[in-house]
Amino acid sequence: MTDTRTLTHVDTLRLPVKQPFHFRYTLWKPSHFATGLEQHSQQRSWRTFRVGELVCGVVLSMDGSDTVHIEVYSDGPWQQADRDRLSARLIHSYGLDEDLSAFVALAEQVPPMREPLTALAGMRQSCPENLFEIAIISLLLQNATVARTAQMMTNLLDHYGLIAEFDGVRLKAFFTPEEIAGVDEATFRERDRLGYRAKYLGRFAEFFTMHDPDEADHASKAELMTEFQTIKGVGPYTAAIIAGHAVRDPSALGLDVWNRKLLAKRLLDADDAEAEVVMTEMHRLFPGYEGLAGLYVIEDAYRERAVVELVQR
DNA sequence: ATCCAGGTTCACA
DNA sequence: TGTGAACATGGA
Repeated sequence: MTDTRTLTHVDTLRLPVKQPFHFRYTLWKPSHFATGLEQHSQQRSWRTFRVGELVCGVVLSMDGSDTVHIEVYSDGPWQQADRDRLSARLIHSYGLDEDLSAFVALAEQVPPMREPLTALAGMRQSCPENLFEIAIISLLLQNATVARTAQMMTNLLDHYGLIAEFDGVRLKAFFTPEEIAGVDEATFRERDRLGYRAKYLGRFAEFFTMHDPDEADHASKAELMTEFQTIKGVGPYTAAIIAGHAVRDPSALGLDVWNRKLLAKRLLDADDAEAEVVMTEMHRLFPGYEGLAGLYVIEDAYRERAVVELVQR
């Protein structure tokens, strides 16, 4: 059924990180739902990536306190260009070279942030997904429970993605825009149970076939948000997820009913509040870092009860 | 059964 | 510019 690739060891990378760096909470987010694309233990993380034509599997761990050690597995010939591309992707995905000090200085002034800042010190945004992949995930999150989002995600990955085996783990890997370009709306609807979202997936594939999803360089963040929202199915929320996660704009915050309630509780001492009220408060407290601040609040809320627990090993 | 999920589009004031 | 319905599906 699903294409299974056995990956072989092709490289070892050592990437420096800017301090402070919290390895565990950067690569593994307690609030993230299960996708099968990654796995984490206390000391190690496994994850798949599509790098050009290749399927990659990586095993990440810390080498001392300021170097991330990465064993790389692949299903084909590995060239210097692939090494460079994967290195850049990893540094970007986990913000290894980012400086958090300005955000921390700001957040330290906000009492409800004290606990998250202490518990998660050195945590960065994580987004191993590229623009296309994160766009799909946020599309599936729209107006659906997480259980249903996970179900749709499973369907898509099982039907169009593949399985990668490496270092004793078996993980799913994403499909590329080209790989779903020929799938019609009815198939997404009936076979993958996407409901009304079925009509948007083709638009996404089309857009990212024209715009390389690994290319996150754009003139301005505002321009990018506007450009993404020209894709049918991408509204303010999805565009903000893309900007905040894949483009790593620390000010981008996509409010949904889930984080809106969480932020209202933590920052306004209310069970819920109008989106505009929450957003205004985020702007007031964390100008320029609304999204990153939201991330700290959310992950802290899930710290004691992670959606996907760590595995042994 | 009815409501509503980690929203967006489209029609119509 | 601003509101309200419709959109698929499945669990509570």
